[in-house]
Amino acid sequence: MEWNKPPPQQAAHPEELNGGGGGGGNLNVNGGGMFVKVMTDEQMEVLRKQIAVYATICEQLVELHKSLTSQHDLAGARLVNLYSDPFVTSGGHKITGRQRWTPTPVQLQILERIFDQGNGAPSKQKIKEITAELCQHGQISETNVYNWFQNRRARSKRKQQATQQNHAESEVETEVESPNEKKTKPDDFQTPQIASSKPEDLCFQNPEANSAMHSMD
Amino acid sequence: MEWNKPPPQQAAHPEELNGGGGGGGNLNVNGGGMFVKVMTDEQMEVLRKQIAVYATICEQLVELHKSLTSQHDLAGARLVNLYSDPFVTSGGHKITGRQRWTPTPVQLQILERIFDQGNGAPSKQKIKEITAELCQHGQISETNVYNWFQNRRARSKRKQQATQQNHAESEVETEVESPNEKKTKPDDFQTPQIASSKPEDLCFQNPEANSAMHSMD
DNA sequence: CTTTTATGAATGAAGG
DNA sequence: CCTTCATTCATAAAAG
Repeated sequence: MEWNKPPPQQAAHPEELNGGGGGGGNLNVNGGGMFVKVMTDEQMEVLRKQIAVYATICEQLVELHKSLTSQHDLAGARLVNLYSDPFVTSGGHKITGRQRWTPTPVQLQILERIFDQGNGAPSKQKIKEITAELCQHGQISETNVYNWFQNRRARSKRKQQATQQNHAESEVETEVESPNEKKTKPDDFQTPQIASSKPEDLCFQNPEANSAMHSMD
Repeated sequence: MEWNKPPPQQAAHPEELNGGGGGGGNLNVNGGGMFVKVMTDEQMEVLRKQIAVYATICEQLVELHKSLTSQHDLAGARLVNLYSDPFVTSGGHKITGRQRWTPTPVQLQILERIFDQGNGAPSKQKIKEITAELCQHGQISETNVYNWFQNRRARSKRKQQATQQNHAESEVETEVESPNEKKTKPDDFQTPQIASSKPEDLCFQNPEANSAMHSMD
């Protein structure tokens, strides 16, 4: 989840904006003097996830149903009716849209340059500075910068590893982990397939549905 | 559906943003030239309906399933397979064992609930209990639980910091000292069934959500 | 428009 | 507790 919320960084009139950026549904006044409710990114995210709960449950139930009724397509038809809600079906493929920061060419150039200067692992303070500079070329947050370097480092590294595939074969390439593993790794996971064995694993927050699930046990 | 996309300020053409379904969202520009997301009453109503749709679908599917499984006992097994196999369900890539634990939706939900109950820093004993409970819903170890709380706490904190970072860069570095105001709850548009009381009371995110929505087209 | 790729972001785990 | 890393997820952009 995003601990990164593009904050109103260059607000010319902060007092008019989402108060404090602290999140929370607010009543704001826009330019026209009209009152509107404002939804913060956090709220959006929470909502998205809550909806995702239902989406997940629905998908699993639908899949289950498909497998159960592969002979007769009755269930399919019934499901279609259920999904006739205009909001769901009217061209909206995505319930929620998450937007992500996309660096402008200028920003990217600057970032690349800094990255090439070698100083890996920019400190907090360094990130602040960089962010401040990049901010002049488009909206950006410190988190964006942090992530960028994080990804850049990781992918640079990975690419390098992939490059040296020449002589790696002869080395001790044991697929399994060394027997005397030091790290207290969680007790070795069993086969991925194993797991819970009860239908009520379907997670419902809806009391009614929940009881329904239980009776399915 | 997509409400107003936030600030793709590098190429934002507001007229292309409001693509979404039933909504009548606004992309407002205030005096400072900043974009804010707003939600109208109409949108809220639509959202409420959408969530309600899921609740209904789930209930009906559950009922459907119930009646079907009363005749076919093997259905229960299938449900388990469908649901509890996070490895297969996420995109259908390699079935080869994964190294890192991935909480199932149920587990996550439980964890979140416990986390929200406030008692930070679960004791060793507490972790044991939690692990025991979560074990009923999928493979897990105490280390996993411990790490989860560790990460959850740290990231919650960081997120809060990022959120309240609403000062322009021209300001002197004043250490954050504002009252730790809890994020306020969005106006209660959430359906009672799945409502959570706080934004950070997040449910779970599931990669299947998208495909679920897709398959329902 | 559909598929593929590139990459921003999320997160479990390790280290200090 | 904090930061860092590795891996994975999701999506904007590019390719077909």
